[in-house]
Amino acid sequence: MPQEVRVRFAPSPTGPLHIGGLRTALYNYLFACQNKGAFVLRVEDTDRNRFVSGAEEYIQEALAWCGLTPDEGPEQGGPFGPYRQSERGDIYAKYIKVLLEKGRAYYAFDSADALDRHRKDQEAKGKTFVYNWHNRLKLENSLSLDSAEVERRLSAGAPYVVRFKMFEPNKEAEEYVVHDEIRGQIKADLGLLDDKILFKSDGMPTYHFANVVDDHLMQISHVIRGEEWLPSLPLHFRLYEAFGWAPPIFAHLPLILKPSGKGKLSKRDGDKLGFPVFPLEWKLTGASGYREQGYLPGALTNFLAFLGWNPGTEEEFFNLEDLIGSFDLARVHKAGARFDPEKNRWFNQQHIQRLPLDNWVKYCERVLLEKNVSCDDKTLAEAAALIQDRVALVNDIWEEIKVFFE
RNA sequence: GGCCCGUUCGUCUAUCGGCUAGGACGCCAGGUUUUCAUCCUGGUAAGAGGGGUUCGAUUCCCCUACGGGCUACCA
Repeated sequence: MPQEVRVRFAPSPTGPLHIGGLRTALYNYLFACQNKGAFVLRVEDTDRNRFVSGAEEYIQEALAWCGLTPDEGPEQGGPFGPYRQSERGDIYAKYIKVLLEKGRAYYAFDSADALDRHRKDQEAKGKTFVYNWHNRLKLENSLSLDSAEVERRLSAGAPYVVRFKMFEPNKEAEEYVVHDEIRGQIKADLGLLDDKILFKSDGMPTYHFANVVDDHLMQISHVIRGEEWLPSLPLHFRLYEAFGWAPPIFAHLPLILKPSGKGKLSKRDGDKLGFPVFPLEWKLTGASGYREQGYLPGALTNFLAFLGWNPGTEEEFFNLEDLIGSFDLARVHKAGARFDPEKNRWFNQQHIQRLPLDNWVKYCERVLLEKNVSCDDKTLAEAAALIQDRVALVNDIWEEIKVFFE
C-alpha cells in the first residue's frame, strides 16, 4: 500500500452526536489506527439554519471520552485545514468555477416556490418531478436561457443555485457502475438521477459538493460512512469524474435500528425509548448520556463495535487496543442491526468485572468523595473488591457500597 | 410512487456447497450464595416463501414477500 491511509469523520453540528454516529467514528478510528493512518475530524456546518451552538464542542468531548481523539481537526489543527466547512468558502468558490467552466455544472434561477409547484403538479398526475436531462431545457437556467440573459441576471444579483449536469443522453451510457467496499458493485441508471444542487443561493455549498472537494483536498483514502449515503454514491463518483480526480474507496456501514418498532435510531429518539442515545448528556434538551448513567466508555465502544461487525471468533471482550488489532472492514455486515440496551448493559457489567482492582477502587473512591464519606485505603480496597461483581453501572456503586459505611 | 440496499434463534451474530446449523444477550429450570447480585450447569429458540444450478444448498442465480434507506437550496 503505497498510499497513506487517511479517513475522516464528518459530522454536522446540528445537535449531539448519537450512538450511530459514534460507531461510524469508531470504525474510522479503528481503521486509521490499524493502518497507521490519520483520523480526521471535519465539521460539516454548511447549513446555517440547522447549526446548533455547542454541538461541535459536544462532539469533540464525546470522541475524547471514548478515546477516539482525532489526529487532525478544528481543535487539533493539521496540514489540510481549515477543518470547518464554513471556513472553506474560498475553496468551494474556486472549485465550483472549475465545474462551471468545464460545462459540467450550470446556473439555475428557479425559485424554491416554483420547484415546489412543479413537484405538486407532477404529484397530482401521479408522477415525480425530477430536475434532470429531460426537463432542464424547459426550466430557468443557463442551459435554457441565452447567455446575454444569464449575464444580465447574474449581474443584477438575481438569486441562483449551481446544479450538476448529471447526465447527457446520446453522449454517454445510462448504465453506471460504482463500487462499495462492503457491498461490491452497485449499478445505477444515470438517466434517473437528478441534477443535484451543488451551491445554494446563500453562497454555501451543499453536502455533496463540499464533501467531494474536501475529501479530495484532504487526501482522504477511504470514506467510511453510514448507509444513508449509498443512494448518492453515483453522484459522488460522477463529481470525481467531472473534476478528473481519482475517487477514494467507499465503505457504507449498515444502520443501527431502534430496539423495537420501525426505523433507524435517531437523535430525536432522545431517551424516549428508555435508554440514552447519546454518549454524554445534552443539556439543551435534558437528554441523558451513557457517561452520566454510569457506563464505561470501553464497554460502550466494545458493544458498538459488535453492532455490524465481529471478529469471527467467540471472543467478545475487546478494549480499544484489541479492536484496533482485530477490526476488519471486510467483516462488516450489510444488514442493519437493532440496538439492544440490555446487552449493552451486560457488556458494561462484564467490563466492570474485568477492571483491575486498583482501577476499580478509583471509581469507588470518587463516589465516596461525592458522598463525603471518608475511610482508610484498606477499608476502601476491601469494600471495592467485595462489590465489584455486584455492580452493572458505575452509578450503582453507592447503593452497594454504602452498607460498609453506615 | 420511483430508485437503491438488505433478509440465519425474540435480539446481536458464526457458517465463505457437504453441520446434530455454533456462540452471546434475553427468557426458563437447577446448583453455589443466609437474601439479592455475581458465578456454574442445563434448557428454549433460526436459515422469509417459491423456483432454478448442483450428486448435494443456509451458502450461487432469479422471482415474490418483508425490512431498511434515499427521494430538500439537510446533512
